[in-house]
Amino acid sequence: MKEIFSVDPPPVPAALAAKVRTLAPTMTRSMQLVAEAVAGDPAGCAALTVTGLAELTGTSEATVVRTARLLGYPGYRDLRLALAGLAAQQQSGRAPAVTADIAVDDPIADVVAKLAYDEQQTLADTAAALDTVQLGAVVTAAAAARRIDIYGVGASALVGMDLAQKLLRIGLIAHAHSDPHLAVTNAVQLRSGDVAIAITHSGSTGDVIEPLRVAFDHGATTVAITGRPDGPVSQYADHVLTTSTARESELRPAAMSSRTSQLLVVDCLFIGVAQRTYETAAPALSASYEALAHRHSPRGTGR
Amino acid sequence: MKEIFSVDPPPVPAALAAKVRTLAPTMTRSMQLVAEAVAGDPAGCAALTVTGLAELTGTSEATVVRTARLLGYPGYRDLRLALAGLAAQQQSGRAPAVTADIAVDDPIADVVAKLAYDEQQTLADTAAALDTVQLGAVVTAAAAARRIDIYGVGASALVGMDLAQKLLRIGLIAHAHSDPHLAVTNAVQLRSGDVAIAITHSGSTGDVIEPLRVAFDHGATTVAITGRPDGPVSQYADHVLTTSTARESELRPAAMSSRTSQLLVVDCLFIGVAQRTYETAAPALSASYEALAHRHSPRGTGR
DNA sequence: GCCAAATCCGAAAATATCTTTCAAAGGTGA
DNA sequence: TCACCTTTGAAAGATATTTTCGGATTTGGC
Repeated sequence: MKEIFSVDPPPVPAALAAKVRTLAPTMTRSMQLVAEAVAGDPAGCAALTVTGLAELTGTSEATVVRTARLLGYPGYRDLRLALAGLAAQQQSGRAPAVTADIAVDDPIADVVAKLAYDEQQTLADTAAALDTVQLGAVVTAAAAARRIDIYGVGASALVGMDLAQKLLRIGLIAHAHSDPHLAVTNAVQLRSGDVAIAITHSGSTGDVIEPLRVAFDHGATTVAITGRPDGPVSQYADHVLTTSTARESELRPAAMSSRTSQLLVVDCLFIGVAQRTYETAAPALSASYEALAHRHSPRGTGR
Repeated sequence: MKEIFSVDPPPVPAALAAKVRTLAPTMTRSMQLVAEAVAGDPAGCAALTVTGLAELTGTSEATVVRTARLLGYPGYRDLRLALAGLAAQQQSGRAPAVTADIAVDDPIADVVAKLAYDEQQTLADTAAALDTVQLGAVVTAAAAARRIDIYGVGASALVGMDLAQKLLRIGLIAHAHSDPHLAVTNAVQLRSGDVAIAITHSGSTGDVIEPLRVAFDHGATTVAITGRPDGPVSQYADHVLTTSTARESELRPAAMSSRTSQLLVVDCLFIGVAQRTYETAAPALSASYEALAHRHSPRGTGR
């Protein structure tokens, strides 16, 4: 009973590339070799048997099977099927070329195109990898919560604020904390039925883990939104929502794509909650629209 | 050496349904059963083993293999791979169809798909519509600015903060103001060579226009990031960067897609500035990475 | 209508592929 | 340096696929 760590139910083909990136850091050297081969040439690998892939990567059958397991499939056979699916998809999808990294001397138009493409990719990966069962559970908990506390520092703080802003608009009691001390102070107030959400890309940001731990200890329903579902933060999380990890470059810090991914998750969460609480959410939304109307110049529609 | 009659070289997955129809008349009764099952539910059949498919169709393994051969594959294994590919294709082919609005009773998985799709659309629209000449001018001004002030309230405030955070990290003096009074107070300090950026989706948010006007009057280079380039805010803007306006629905407030669009613009701006100031930006970036390292738990790779 | 020849079909053997086990190699901290 | 834990691959074990082969069914001729 040693190798049962991946319990994710849906090994969707599209999510594979994203999953490889997410899990790569936790893999052992030989497993990374296999994962790379698989992510790099899905079509080619789909044509190989376990033995073939083991030889290609210079590893053993056992390692190949282990990698398949880690990626969320019951065995190599299923990974192979997913690979075939992925290959067929990108065959028909034919990615629009601009996959290169952003360089220092790229003209501004290229920057725009590459950045937009990368973020689109990040969105697709995130959506494909998102565990909707977990998300559903979080939505249920949040919709019924007495109050919702959100922890995030740095770039993640903004995501937290965004979520808090939106939840407030539909009548829920939500607060985002970016000050670790205040976060802990507030976490102490939480109890069963409340929800605490920690947002951290690295999964190991102490300033965010600490308040989540306190909330967890006080019986609140805890949620981690992280790019490292195996990181320390998950220890204290009843539910883990995984954001995708895109390759980063010198000019494109990880914070950028992780933010995109986090925002999508947070938006989904928000919409889910809004659905559940539609009776109260809808009037609250229109009320806040009206309240803001007068802050815009009368000629709101422009010329 | 009895059953080699099919010599077609490429058993392309997409052509499978057609092939089944073409060959159906030449097939024997049991083979037709198998072929039908395969053509009718590729995804389902891809999940079955030879034995499983044989049972499902009430035939034998041998027949299944024979059918696979007839369809042009070396054996059942390969048919199965093709089936998985086909399933993935029609799966992804169906995805772009989720253009419908998000409804109150949409299952959570649909919400995720629709939202991700919409945001991808927004990104593509924004990138296509973005005026790179204007953007280039803004980049030039920002890279050389003595200081950069950013105005935004509500959801746009977060975008402003995001930009300020990032610019600070590469050594520029940037401040985001969401308090209108403080914003105006600070705008008074600006002078020629400084840059003021107003972010407003509606283009008519008084609280943001006012500080921009002050900055404009004091000779600063002013920029408007707005979804309404013809709105009042542009009056006081030397450069206007247009964000895209996606349709919104009751459950999906405009703030959501405008935020995505604004973030892309702001990211492009950031990268542009980072390119121009690469000499100082690169060391500043790595310095901030290192400074943060100790805030993460040492056991980064988790359990 | 009856028989023989050809064809079709599935059970089970043979083979290939995948999975598990186990012990050795390699690394890590005391 | 040693003991312990992790990682790894060889080989045994389990499944899945392919082939074989004889019985069942159909077809065509008389």
